Amino acid sequence: MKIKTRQRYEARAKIAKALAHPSRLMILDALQQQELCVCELTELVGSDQSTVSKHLAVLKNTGLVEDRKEGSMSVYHNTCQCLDGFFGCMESVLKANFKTQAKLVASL
Amino acid sequence: MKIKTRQRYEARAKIAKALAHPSRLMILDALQQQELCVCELTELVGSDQSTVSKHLAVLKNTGLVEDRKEGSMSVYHNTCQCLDGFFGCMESVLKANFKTQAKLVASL
DNA sequence: TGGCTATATGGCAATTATACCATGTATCCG
DNA sequence: CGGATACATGGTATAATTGCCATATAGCCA
Repeated sequence: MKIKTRQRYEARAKIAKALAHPSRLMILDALQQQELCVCELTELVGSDQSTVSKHLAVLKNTGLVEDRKEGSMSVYHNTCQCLDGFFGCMESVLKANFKTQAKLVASL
Repeated sequence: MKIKTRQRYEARAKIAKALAHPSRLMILDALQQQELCVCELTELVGSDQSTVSKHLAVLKNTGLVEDRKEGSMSVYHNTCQCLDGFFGCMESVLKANFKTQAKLVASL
């Protein structure tokens, strides 16, 4: 049971790890709106095409996105609708941190 | 504006990075129920005390937990209530992945 | 004070992540 | 066919993460 629990946390951590890069978050955010091909995502992110391709491989391997061949292009889309919850929580943490900072500044 | 956006994604990634370790997820999960001191968390996680202390420092630095001195102990608690959303989303991704696997297996 | 318990931190070795270049593969078009 | 476009992958250098040991710091208590 203890082992099962640990494996569960490792599985979750793998997902969190996939989210733990600004470029990948940017990609997921963009794919929330519409599906996009690699070249569009490459332009969006502003890194080398091979770099973006590897980021996409990470997301795909984690099950966060899927791809579809359309001619010579690969079109990616998000698999889950729950990312808004992720982002919302992140924002609330950031907001809370900001308030904490503000209090510190105000107390000077 | 583009810069601001990038910084926003970097800030989010920092949070995701803090979540991207099984031990830290375990800690956060435990702290959802009740506040706990370092020695309790150390026993829970099963790593060296210094290791757990560093994990807690990461979580604290990210604003995900806060600590309180109680005698010679440090008692930690979560700062945000939204982690359930995180975990729920993770679980739904895992479940979706499992279904995908099941389909693959069934098609053999 | 001296020793014990509870945490935090510095240091270091090993693992992992990241980015870009070069190159491979596949599709499309003339 | 041959060239161009769109992606993916191997190689590799650099940076970041992780874990434990040793050690520092601080509160507690006799």
